[in-house]
Amino acid sequence: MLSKSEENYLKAIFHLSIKTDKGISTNAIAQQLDTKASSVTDMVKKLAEKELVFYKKYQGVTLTASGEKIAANVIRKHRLWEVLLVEKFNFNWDEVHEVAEQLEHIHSEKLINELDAFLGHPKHDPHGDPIPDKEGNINFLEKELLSVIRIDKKAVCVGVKDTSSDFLRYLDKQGIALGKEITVLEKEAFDNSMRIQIDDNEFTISQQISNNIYVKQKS
Amino acid sequence: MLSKSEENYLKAIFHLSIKTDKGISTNAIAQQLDTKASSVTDMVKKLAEKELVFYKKYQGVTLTASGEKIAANVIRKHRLWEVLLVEKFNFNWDEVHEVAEQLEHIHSEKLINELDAFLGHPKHDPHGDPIPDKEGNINFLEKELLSVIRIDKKAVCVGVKDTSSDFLRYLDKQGIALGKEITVLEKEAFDNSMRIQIDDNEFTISQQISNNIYVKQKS
DNA sequence: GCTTATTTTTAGACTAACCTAAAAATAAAT
DNA sequence: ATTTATTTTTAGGTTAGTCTAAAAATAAGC
Repeated sequence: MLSKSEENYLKAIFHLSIKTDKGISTNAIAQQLDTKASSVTDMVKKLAEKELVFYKKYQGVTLTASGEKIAANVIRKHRLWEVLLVEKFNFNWDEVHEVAEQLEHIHSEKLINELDAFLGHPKHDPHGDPIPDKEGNINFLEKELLSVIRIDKKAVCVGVKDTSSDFLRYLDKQGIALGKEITVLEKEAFDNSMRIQIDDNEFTISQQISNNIYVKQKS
Repeated sequence: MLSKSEENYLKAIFHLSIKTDKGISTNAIAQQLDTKASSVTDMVKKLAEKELVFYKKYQGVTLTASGEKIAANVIRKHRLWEVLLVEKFNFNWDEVHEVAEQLEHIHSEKLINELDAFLGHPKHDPHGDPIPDKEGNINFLEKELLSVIRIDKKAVCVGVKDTSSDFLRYLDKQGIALGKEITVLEKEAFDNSMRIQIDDNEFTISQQISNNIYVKQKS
């Protein structure tokens, strides 16, 4: 059974691997986990011994099949717990992360299967991110940033890029949430701000905002 | 914030303190936690530094007020999680312990308050043991062993002494569960076995069994 | 009350996971 | 292509929690 620390390393490598096919650098992992590069080197060697990552000195690391499966499973647990916290335990979507970071390391297959069933086999967590299945398969859905949507088009909010408390609370205040339909009314070429409509409210958001909201355009 | 290990020591001392007013011996703690006496001495010194236990060399330890509160809170979390596992997640009462041992160390006050509310503020865990309140107060209810109940008296099952899987599975098989009414029909002086009735079934149990079932006699 | 047995503590060592500082390898720049 | 900057690794050290083995204190036996 892997330690909390080992699981966190695999998870970090998994997340960093989504955006690239190259090996993940020691520094990138260190930054992700808020630790030092030398610590990463140590741990990566240990994970390589256990055949959870491929590692050649100075060349970065990639996950093996079994490493990837374990990482996906940790993420599965994290996201299922997030759903429980938000849907049953009255957590706001900016409060869940810290607790889910702890809960994701609970070891019990029965527990996670029952949790999944209890929640009705959800497909996405409260931030719109896909929940991997038992085998570790994960559905990266096609999504776009709100900032690229054209005027007069409608789109549904499916996720967020920034997950900071400040940002999530801003969204709550504005009535922006997963599943909400957003209509793009106007775009200002000067600063790339846009005027949008949600429910019956119209208001303006900066590019900072529209660059951090994922949507799926309505066909 | 205390480590998992520190919390486990406090919990062990709490449990051992229930049966006695004297200081808890190093060996007793070592046995409870399946570790060595020398490890206990080290940890007890650390807990004494933090003023969570009173400790004088060779004299055993007792919990301070704050140590007791923390211990009760860990037990509160353990038992609330057990209720969730049994009532919502289809765990049998012999399957919960291992997972609850992990869950009891999750740190989040909001989480445990919400869990408590979600479960309807239960007073007892699935084994009939009382759940401490937020302040760490715990209700030791007056209960007796089934073995001391007189012939023709009725009693309600309120807990178990032995919590081994073997025993709990035996109880399930016989239809003995919390809240069930048990009538004592006969007692055999030779081996102290007793004939009892539950629902409409009559059967005989050995003293081994009746010595491990807690009941509250019906007035 | 003295000897023996048991319990508890000390001393020293181990592992996992981290750290700092220096050395080595790779990448960038002129 | 050689120098400079950056990244990565090594070497050695720290802390928490554990261990074994020996020493010290307490308890038990007669």
